[in-house]
Amino acid sequence: MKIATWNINGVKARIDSLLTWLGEAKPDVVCLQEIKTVDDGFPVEAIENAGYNVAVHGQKGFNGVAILAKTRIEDIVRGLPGDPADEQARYIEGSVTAGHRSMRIGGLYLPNGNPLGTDKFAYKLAWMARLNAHARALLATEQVFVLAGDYNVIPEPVDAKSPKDWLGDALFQPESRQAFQRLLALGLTDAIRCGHPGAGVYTFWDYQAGAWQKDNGIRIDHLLLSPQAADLTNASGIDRYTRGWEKPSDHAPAWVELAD
DNA sequence: ATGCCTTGTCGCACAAGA
Repeated sequence: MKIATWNINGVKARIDSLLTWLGEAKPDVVCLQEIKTVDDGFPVEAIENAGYNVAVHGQKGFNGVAILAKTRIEDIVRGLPGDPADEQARYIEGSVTAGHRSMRIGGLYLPNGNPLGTDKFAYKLAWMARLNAHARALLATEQVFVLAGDYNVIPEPVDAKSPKDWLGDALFQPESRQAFQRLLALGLTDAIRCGHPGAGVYTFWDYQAGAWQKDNGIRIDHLLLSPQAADLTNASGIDRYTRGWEKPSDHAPAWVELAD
C-alpha cells in the first residue's frame, strides 16, 4: 500500500496537476494539506472520477486538509484532539483497509510558527505538544498507523541546502526540532530519512529567488510510522519532478510503500 | 535589510505562507 502526502497549495488551483500525479504515481492513500477551501468547494467529483474516495476538513481561504483513498475511509476524525477551541483545519484522521490489513492514517498540516516571538510560534509548539500526546495514544493501540503531512520542521542541518538561512526561522528553531525529535523518541520512524540517509533530500523549494533552479530546498514534509508500520516498509521517496511542472505547488509529494 | 512568488479574498491591496 502506497501512502503519500502532498501540500498542494490550493486544491482548486492545482486540480489538473493533482489528477495527473494521481494517474502517474497511483498512490493508494493521499494526505493533502493547504487545500485552501471549505468542504463544499473541494473538487470531490473530479477526484472520485479518478477512483478515489474523499474525506475533507476544510477552511475558508487558508489551511485545510483532506484524505484521498482508493478504499473506503472509515471512522473519520476532523481536528487534532486536545484543544476544542482550536478552529484551524490542520488535522484529519481515518482508517483504510486493503486486503486483510487495516491501518490508521493521520494527515496533518503543522503550523508554520513564524515570526518568532509571537503567538504564532507559541501555537506551533502547543500544537506539537498535542500531536505528541495524540501519537502516544495511537501507539498505545499497537496498530499500523502513519502520521503524514507538512510538519513545517527541518529536523537536521542535512535537511536544508543552506541551513544558515533558516537559523532565525520557526522551521529550524531548537524548540521545533526538539519537539520533532520527541515524536521520534516515542518510537516513530521517519520513513523518508530511513530510506534516504544522505544530503539533498528535499520536499519544499520556495517560489522566490530561483530556489528550485538552485535546488535550494528543505525537507519539511514527513511520514512518521508506528513500529507496526515501519516493519512493513518496502520503499519511500519524493516525487520532486512535480516541482518542475507549470504552476507547481512549492512542495513535492512524499510517499512510503508498505507491504500488503 | 528587504523582496524575491503564489493563493485566496465580499480583489482593485493585503494576509499568509516558509
